[in-house]
Amino acid sequence: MLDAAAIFFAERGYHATAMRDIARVANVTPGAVYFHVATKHALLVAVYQEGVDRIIRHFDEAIAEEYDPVKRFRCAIQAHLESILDESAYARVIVRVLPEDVPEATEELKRQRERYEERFRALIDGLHLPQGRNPKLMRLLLIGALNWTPVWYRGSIGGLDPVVDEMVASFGIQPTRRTSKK
Amino acid sequence: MLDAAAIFFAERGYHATAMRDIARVANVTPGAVYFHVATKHALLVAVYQEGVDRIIRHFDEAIAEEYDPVKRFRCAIQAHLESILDESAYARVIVRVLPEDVPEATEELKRQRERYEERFRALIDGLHLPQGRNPKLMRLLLIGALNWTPVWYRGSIGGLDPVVDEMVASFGIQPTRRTSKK
DNA sequence: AAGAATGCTAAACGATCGTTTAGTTAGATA
DNA sequence: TATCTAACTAAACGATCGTTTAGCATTCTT
Repeated sequence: MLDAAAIFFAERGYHATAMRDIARVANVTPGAVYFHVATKHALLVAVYQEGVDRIIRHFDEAIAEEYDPVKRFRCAIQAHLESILDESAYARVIVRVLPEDVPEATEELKRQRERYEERFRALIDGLHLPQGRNPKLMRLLLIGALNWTPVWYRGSIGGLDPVVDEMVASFGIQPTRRTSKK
Repeated sequence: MLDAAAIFFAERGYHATAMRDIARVANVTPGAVYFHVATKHALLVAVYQEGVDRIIRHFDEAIAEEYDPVKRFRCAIQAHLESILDESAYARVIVRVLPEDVPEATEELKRQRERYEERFRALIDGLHLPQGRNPKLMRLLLIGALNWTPVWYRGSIGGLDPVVDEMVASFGIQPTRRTSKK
């Protein structure tokens, strides 16, 4: 039932999804849904939480075996893209449904989001940026570029690798080759 | 009346906006709205079109007097951010409401969007990227980073300039000379 | 075996949605 | 002045929304 909710929230967004839609796909009656959750936005929070849990798990596993900050950076980007483009709908809900979309749950959704984005903060603090770069802004721009991918990515360009490459080429530190310190 | 619609669509999104909301803010009756537009999604299309017109106008004016590709790049980024963060609600609708949100208008909305993003294609073709960079992917990532800013930008960090700087530092070509900014 | 708790169905609640309809007003036109 | 038209109001339409209620079946507890 959470699965059905995740799919609809991820695909159509919060307001375009009816409780009846979710119930129908889950093969139950609308009333049955309300036996498990109190309100629609509580259902969203449950899905959101599961989504953050999953994307965090995937993120942590991806960088667990890497100790070079630059490689960790790359792995994290790849893991994030896998989560929101390939994997289950849960992670995509986090990107699709903005906290402000649901006033009754805004604060809770922000808190959940923060739980994950905190990881990016630590990751970026790990790499030492060229001077003049602002780590906070860079993080926000990176997350933006990442989270916008569901808008255009259709899976047919040759997999995720080219996207990861371009992402690293833009935001990552220039590979040691060819860049002399100015 | 278009103004009221733009504000609501930009602020709450399409599905969370009721025709009655728009009518009330425009100081008319719901019926009056339907004297001017046939359906809700036709109203959105009208707002979208006006939004694209405005952001294109602002974009073109910003780069009109610049001939150096790198400076044009910077001006364009700044103009885009001004449009969706500072200026009227029309441009923000383009970023907030995705074509897929409104199945009845998806194709038309995509067409309008394309009308603007085409400008970015030309702009990026203007700069010659380091080899290994993919202009199409870079454009998509840049637009993502740009269009995600309304999610986090709250206007108090010190204006748009630091954001523009960071955006250029990530996506722009590295300036050949020593960084002599300010 | 008896009762309580669990997970559900069938049906409905009032509210709100996008939209329509019939009638009214104000200004331009003849 | 009489007529026409553009722009609106007041009121309602059916549909759908989130949610509630009453009751039925199954399982667990004692």
